[in-house]
Amino acid sequence: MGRAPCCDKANVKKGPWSPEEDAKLKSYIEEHGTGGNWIALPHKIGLKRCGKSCRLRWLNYLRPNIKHGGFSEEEDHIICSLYISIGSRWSIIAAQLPGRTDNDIKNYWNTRLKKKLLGRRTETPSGIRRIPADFQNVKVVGGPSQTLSSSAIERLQLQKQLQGQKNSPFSFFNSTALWPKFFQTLNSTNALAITASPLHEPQPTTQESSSSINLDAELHELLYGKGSSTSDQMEYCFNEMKGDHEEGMGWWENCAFDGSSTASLWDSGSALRPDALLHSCALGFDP
DNA sequence: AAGCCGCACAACCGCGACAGA
DNA sequence: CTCTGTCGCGGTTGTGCGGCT
Repeated sequence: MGRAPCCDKANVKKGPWSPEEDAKLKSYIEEHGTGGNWIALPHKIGLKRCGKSCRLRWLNYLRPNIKHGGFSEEEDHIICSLYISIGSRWSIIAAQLPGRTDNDIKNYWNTRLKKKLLGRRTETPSGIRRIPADFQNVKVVGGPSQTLSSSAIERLQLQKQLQGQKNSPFSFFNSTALWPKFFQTLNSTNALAITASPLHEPQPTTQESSSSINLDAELHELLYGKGSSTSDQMEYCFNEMKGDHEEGMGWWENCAFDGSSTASLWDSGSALRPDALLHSCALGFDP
């Protein structure tokens, strides 16, 4: 038995929204709010639409202060940096870009930004360490045979590529002198290893994600050499920031994010890693 | 002018998480 | 504890448009 549909598929309209439908939805929500129930909302206002469709339409197009297109260079950097750090968590990335929606960013990334950045690979200056060709067949020690996800490979490629570019906004990661003081209190070698571990996943909750930790550790070693695993330092770094470390928090609060974005980063703290935090911090850091 | 193709964007779908009964 | 309904997310598909042949 499959999942019950969220609405009567036969009686809902699909496809593009008409201006009349938009107007109906917009005026109702502006006046009454969503009422905390999207499924019931279309019935209330006489729209033959699925509640989920209404929610999407409101969030992506009708709510106030939505920006479309025209992504700035700075936004590109933010998207790219966060993508490297946390992958395709579009809602978290969107939370750092006021006025942008996860759908917009996802589309922008998939259709343009990815090509723009990864398309540069052929222009990568010589001497930059390339991703080994056999990454796709990396085996997990003591775990099931497993390959890297295409997203992980993509992130790895981006990370290595951008780290090597002179005057890249990401050259930040190669110079500990440019880091916030808080991070400089860590041993610089260890701290560098923290930033250089783009694929380290959050605490595992299942056997499967436990395997991905092993996989990432091995990958990390492959890229950065033996003994560079710094899970202890990562944990220290994360706990320090979490634990209201005076200097770290002080800096954090002064970074370029507004209050709500900062809160949203902390709210999702369990999903973010120290390296992700550092990447994110870098975005607001102006040396 | 017509057909084809690729791109960009809007919208849909299915699933996991979560809250409340 | 289980079930049910809803939300939110990320992946995928559909569609329109412009450029090219």
